[in-house]
Amino acid sequence: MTTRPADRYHHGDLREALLAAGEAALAERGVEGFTLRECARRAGVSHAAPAHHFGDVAGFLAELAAVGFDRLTAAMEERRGGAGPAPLAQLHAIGRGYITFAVRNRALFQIMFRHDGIGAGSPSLQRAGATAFGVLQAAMARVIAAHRPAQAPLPSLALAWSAVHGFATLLIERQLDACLGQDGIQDLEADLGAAMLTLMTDALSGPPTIPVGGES
Amino acid sequence: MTTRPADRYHHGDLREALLAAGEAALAERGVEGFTLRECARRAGVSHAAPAHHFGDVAGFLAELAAVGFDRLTAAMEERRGGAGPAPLAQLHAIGRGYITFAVRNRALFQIMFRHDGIGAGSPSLQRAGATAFGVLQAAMARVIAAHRPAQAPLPSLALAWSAVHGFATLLIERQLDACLGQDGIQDLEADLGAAMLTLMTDALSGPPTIPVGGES
DNA sequence: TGGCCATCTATCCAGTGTCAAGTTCAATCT
DNA sequence: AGATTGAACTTGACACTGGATAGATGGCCA
Repeated sequence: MTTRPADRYHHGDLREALLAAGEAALAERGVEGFTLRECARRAGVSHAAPAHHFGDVAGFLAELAAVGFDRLTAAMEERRGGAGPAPLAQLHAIGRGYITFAVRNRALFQIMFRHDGIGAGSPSLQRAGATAFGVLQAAMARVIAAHRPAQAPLPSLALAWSAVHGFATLLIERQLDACLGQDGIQDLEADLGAAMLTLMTDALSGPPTIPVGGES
Repeated sequence: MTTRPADRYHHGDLREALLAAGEAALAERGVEGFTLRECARRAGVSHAAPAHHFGDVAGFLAELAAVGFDRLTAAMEERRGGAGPAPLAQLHAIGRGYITFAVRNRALFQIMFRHDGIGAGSPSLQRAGATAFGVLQAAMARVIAAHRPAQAPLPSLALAWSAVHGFATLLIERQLDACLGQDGIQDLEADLGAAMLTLMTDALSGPPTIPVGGES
């Protein structure tokens, strides 16, 4: 545990120690069991110390979420790097990285997307979030450039992101248990990847004109 | 507000009154601001009264989530009823109902899918959740029966559900604000619906090689 | 050396969930 | 009828939380 070095009055690097303690607490106790005071205990300081660095609990969670987004960015980039040069393959790899990150960092992933309860206006959080989003955006832009340069990227991006994020969320919240076979998420994830590729190519190949009876 | 009738010692229908108070509190204060004691205050009873009906706060939230799933089921069924006979159109309508419900009942929708923090093992919650899931499942089964009877339904279902749920979640957590134009979610939602239809047809018709045409 | 000021502690406060024990009340039993 | 049983609800307490404030500490620079 990252406790205070020796027993000096000043910790020296309390901010980082608190972030590490917070991440560990989050991983062990989950989001609901998260407590400012326990983070302080883990870091070996008084319970009022975190307020000096993060303001309140929402600010603390925002900073943790920013760390999470940085990790997510790194995870996605790493996957993309090992996926070869094809833009669609890279996008697929990024999606897998996204889902894997969510599964391995459940609680962290959860707070990253909790708009209330965390300080959503924090500059570092917004920067980290925008950077992570930029990875998706750039990958989608490359796919579009390779297949249909004139297409506006945002709807396709939102759709692809929705599918991946929804799958990760449902997986984490144990809603897909009924859909999963004995061999865990492997097969379903593979299906998702294949279908996502289908989705991408088709969404990019022109306006879908399938007749829908009824509304707009 | 549903306060105690007259000033009788026994409320008479405290359970329902607490559920109504809880739903109202959830809608006003949001998930983070939700408090057992405030629900009791709203219902005009003592702070320890809820425990008699729901055990603890997780049990209370589970019951509220069950109510939410019942509402979701009704909303989806209503949309489906007005969508005409075509299976794909019905599935699309159900997706729109899902998203609309999430937007209109933010906090309720959020607790419905919080696996920890709510009593996920509650029988009524599991029943209500399974019923709502059954609507999706049946709609997907009809689509599959109409297009490719031999296809296993679950992967397609998980994928479609992921896309819709992810879109609703990102929307609610204000993550799609950057993707949205001035006219709100209308256009993006329409795009999502159209792309989902493409996705469905393609995912059900084998390898992704259909050009867009007039097939229904 | 002396003062400044960020850092951290010590205390206090309002509020929360849960538990144990008491109070009220309706229905059932003899 | 009158006693009893048990569910519904209240009261009060406890341990805990996040937040605010005032004071202690000690590194750093003139």
